[in-house]
Amino acid sequence: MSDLLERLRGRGWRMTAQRRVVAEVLDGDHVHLTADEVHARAVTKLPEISRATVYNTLGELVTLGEVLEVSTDRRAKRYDPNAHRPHQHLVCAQCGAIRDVHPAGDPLADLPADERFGFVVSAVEVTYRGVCPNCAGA
Amino acid sequence: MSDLLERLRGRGWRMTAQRRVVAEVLDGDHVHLTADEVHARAVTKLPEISRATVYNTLGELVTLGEVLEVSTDRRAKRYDPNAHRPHQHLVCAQCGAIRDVHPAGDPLADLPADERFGFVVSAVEVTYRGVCPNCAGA
DNA sequence: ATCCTACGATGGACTTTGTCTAAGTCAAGT
DNA sequence: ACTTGACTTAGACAAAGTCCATCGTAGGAT
Repeated sequence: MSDLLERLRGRGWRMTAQRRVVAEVLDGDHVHLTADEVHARAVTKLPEISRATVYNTLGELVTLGEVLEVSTDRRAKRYDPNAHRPHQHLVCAQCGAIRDVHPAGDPLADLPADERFGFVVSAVEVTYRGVCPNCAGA
Repeated sequence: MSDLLERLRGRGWRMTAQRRVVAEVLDGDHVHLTADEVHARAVTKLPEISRATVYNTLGELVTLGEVLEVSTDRRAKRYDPNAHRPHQHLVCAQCGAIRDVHPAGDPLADLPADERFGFVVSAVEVTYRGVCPNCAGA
């Protein structure tokens, strides 16, 4: 993750304790935290960090393309640091667990020209829904 | 849409002026209104209808499978009366316009078994994003 | 090493979207 | 027409997020 910090500094990002902490919290695989969860974890490392700063920083990371915003449920947006390998999400309908998955094929190609209504289509989001092994066992 | 009202009455739905108005507002193709928009239109036909009733009625229609809930942006949920023909959505990134589309292929089949992590996968949501002809022209 | 200053952080008010509740109203069966 | 339980209402409440005026500080300039 220090590569991330290096890259950001290279782009003229001003480095602050708050931004460093937010970046640290987002480190790892299969991380899909809400803004409030990011804030809660950041507070343990830097007690005076404010919610507004967490929101601002997450927004900047999204703009810079370093973090993806995903909304798998209709509650809070979640932030996914796995922005450099295209992937989709698999969500448990019961507990809300999220896994990154990599389907075969290109879903963009599945939309025929006569179903595009003149739109320039540039992206597609796919969310698979089901029940995870934990919840199915219970 | 009066078929809808008939069907609901057949299922033991108590018919009220409020429910009738909500069902009327949702009539049509390519209708994707937010709850507040439904309320705003309902008020023009029945001034004393309350927001809570609109939310309740929309929720019931969703439970009954007569209306779909879609969240194409991260703001309000939208309600789609086109619940009987499976379809996906194409969204303009600029103006938010939404079209129903019918892609070829089955996106569920694109998720190989070894990417399912033991989940029982039962549904998939696909949202295409792009720029509509109106916004592209501007 | 110290100073400057523009960029970043803060917290609290505010907005949007949605849920809940207690009390009143009414559709539909008898 | 009466009764009853389902439906509706207004408003309080909650969660998620944005905005703004003010304060603080990172990092270049001296």
